[in-house]
Amino acid sequence: MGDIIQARVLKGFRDMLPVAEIQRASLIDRLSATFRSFGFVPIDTPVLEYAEILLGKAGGETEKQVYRFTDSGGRDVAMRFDLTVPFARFMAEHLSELYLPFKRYHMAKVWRGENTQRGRYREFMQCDFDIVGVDSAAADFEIVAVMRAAMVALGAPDSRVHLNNRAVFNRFLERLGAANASTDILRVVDKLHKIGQDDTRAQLAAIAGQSAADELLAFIASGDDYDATLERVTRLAGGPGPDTDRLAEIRDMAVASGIADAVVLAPSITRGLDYYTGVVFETFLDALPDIGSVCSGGRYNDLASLYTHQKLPGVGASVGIDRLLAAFEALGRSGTSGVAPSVLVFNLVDGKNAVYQAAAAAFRAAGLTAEVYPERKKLGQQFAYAEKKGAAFGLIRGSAEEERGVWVLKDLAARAQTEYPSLEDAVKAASARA
RNA sequence: GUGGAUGUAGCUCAGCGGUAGAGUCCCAGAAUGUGGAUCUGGUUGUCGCGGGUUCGAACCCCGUCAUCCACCCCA
Repeated sequence: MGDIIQARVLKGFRDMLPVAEIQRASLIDRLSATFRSFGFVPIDTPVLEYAEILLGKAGGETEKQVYRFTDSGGRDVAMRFDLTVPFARFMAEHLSELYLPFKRYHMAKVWRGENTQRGRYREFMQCDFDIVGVDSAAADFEIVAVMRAAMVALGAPDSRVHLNNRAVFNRFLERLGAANASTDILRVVDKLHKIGQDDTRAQLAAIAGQSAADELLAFIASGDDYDATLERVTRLAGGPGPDTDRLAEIRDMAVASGIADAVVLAPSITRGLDYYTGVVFETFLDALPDIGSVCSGGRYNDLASLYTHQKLPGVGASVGIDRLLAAFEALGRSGTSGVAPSVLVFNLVDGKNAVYQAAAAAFRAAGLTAEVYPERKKLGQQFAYAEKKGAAFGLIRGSAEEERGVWVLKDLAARAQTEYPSLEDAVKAASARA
């Protein structure tokens, strides 16, 4: 025997075992249904792109994290690190074949070579949805509404969408005379919930001075309801404007749609990504805020300016289902698969495989999932298999049953079995209880 | 990328210089065509990996890989 290669996967990369993959697939299905219910349509793009396409406007951080190499044809290529940049290229390339406003969703893996942590991987899936070609409160709100619907559909109704408008913040910074330090300030402000009031004040004072720090803290304070917060930031920003009007409009639509309780106006949410220009959102789980935002996004002035002269304003967000799954696991909400086979047909007598396959087919024809144990084995072992697969029923038809002309259907969870005079009756009984 | 903690049986962990352990799980049998319980017996293992020190290393030292935590950034 020669040496074997050690089986292993790269840091930050993971195999998905059936239990985990079934759950992830289920989340993807539910997300897809949610997106479509709002009229979003799916697209896909290549994993690999020219590096200049993906890195065109990337800052230092992105450049350090991207997987980049020269392919065998000498091309400088990179793996996508998000779905937004490929989407921009996609829009520029296909604009003439599409229509505006264009609402798409895109669920696919992306890669970032950064350090790992719980819920942070080097290969993970993003589920993006955007509306491009329009700059309106209705579009902004629709993204919030989809975010909320998605969280409910994914089994995380105990979460809140935190909303802010960068334009209000920028106006406020102008008034403070601190606009030139906005990047540094935004970075500190964004960490408020993490480092606390005192550290935030100290760091802001170091950047903008003590009095500005106090005003900033007053601006980003949380805890008030939406209207009170909006009133406060409007005053501190120097009065009403299109930006605060937009936040009020979004509020009206949220109230009318019955999701206002799940939408919080949070002036400390700013988002590090510098391409956001208007509303920004993050979503936190009430039970596990520390894992970070599980659905984030915002409005950008121009999606594809790198690739086309056509101006494409847009708004969108991204669900991090890998992070959400990590959160569910940490919270012990690992959820049922929901797709276990309904019926396992036991394999008890040699030469009866045709009977067993016909029985499984009959269950499937009735809309149930069914499988035949693939070899004759001790009953106990077949039960153990049925249990591992989470089957609801076992169908037992051995020589004893054949002699007596009965079909035994066993409810595996209840450990109770019933005899039926025909296969049709057994199928009917299983269908009724499935 | 920087700093810290942790890697021992499938799982949860003990052992911290002198022949690898517990619980659980798993396998076989008691038991006959029924997986929950009981009893009996049994397998658990490159002690993450590679070097070094030592008569002797799971244990001490160095490196490396992975996980977790913080920073950074973000889903």
